[in-house]
Amino acid sequence: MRPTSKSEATRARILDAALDLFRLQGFEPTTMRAIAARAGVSLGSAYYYFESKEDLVMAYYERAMEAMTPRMEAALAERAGIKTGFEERVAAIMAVKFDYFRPNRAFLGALLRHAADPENHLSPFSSSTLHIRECDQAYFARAVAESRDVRAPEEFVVHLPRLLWLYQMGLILYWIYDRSPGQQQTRLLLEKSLTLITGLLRLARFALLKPLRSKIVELMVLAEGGLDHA
Amino acid sequence: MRPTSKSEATRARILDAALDLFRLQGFEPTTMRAIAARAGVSLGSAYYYFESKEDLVMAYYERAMEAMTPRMEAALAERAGIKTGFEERVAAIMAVKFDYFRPNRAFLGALLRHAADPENHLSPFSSSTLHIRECDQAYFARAVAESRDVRAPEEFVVHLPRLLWLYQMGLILYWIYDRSPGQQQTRLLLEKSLTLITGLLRLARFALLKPLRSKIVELMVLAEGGLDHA
DNA sequence: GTCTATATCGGGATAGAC
DNA sequence: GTCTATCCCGATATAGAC
Repeated sequence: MRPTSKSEATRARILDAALDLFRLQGFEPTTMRAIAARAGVSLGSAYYYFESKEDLVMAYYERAMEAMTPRMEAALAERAGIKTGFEERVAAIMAVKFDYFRPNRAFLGALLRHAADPENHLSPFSSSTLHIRECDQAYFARAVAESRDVRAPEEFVVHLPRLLWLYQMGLILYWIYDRSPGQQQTRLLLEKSLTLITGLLRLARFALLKPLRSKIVELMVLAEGGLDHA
Repeated sequence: MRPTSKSEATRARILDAALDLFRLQGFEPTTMRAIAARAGVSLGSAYYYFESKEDLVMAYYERAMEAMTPRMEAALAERAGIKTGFEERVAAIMAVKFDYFRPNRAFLGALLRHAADPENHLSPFSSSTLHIRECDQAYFARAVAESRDVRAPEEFVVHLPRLLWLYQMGLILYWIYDRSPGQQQTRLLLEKSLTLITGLLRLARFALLKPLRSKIVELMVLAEGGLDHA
């Protein structure tokens, strides 16, 4: 007997069936009955394993994070050298994300549609997704810490992972809306915006900009403080 | 007989009932049956006037825009003088918005939850809400055009209304999540960020920053182009 | 055109038997 | 853990009152 119990296998089968159907016909048109049928279980069983249809999405998020962890590690390890720049590291992180989510891009919109609902635990800002958020931010923290070509101002360093995470969320949102062939538009936007960000971080070190920097930090502290209780 | 026909009155009564219930118990728990009952009409009537429960939200958006138009006009007219600054004008626009939406802040999250779903016509980025978006952007365009204290670089001017609209969406999102008493945190964030934006716009005029400016404009053109087909 | 009453369906979610 | 039966509600449809 494998270490995965029969129950875990059933759970995985249901999730697989759900993702297949979401991919094939989208999130909303897919019924829990169809998911259960495809997984070869009863409707009740499906609900035994997943509290709700949205819970399947949450499970997908978690599975995605687990699946991406080794890829992220590999991507960063490959670029551990002193010669690799900040831009390349961040681009590598984003590439892992986009590659993983690409097959499900069409229904990712349905998954992220709760972004603006603070009550919903599926929101990327909710406390339920805190763990995922922290993981993601840790990758960006590494990208900042390990890059030698961009020395962000000391005061910025603590905030950069969160800011980059927010930037990433924006890019993903743009990507979901992007109907250009192969989402070429998003790729362009990623490249250009990353170059700009890198340039701004370099510029930010000039002593002349110290007062401006202080104001920005002040703003970031304020903004982050307000979301603590969310 | 008043100019508003009986039919319009019924429609308004149903929408009022819906908004009352949304305020009292939230969007999801409120049933169409309850809305119809509160409005004193049959379920069929409710569906006669509103295609779906979400259609009620759309109607609320439209009502909100109509109701805010005179307030926006007044707010800008009051500040038509040459002495009024850019910051004050933008702050006034935001104040009208926040004041209007305040009573429904608790369930605005539910209304905006489709923001990330490109297929959904309720999304603030969808073509169904294009008219509302354009109206909002026109106010920001006026704020930019009528203010003499901030002369944004020529190349920026076309993009500023859109950027400010996006900024506004971000602030509203923050406000929805803001659980500080009286949403004091959002007010602070608005003030500080507006001051920063104003400062940046002034700074942007320096000739030295011309290449940076070009890159930013390039990025804005790219980003806006990609959303045309959304 | 405006509205009621009522029946029906599809699908998310639950209860309880086994 | 799994299934069947059931409930609730959004949405549709229809027949008819006024």
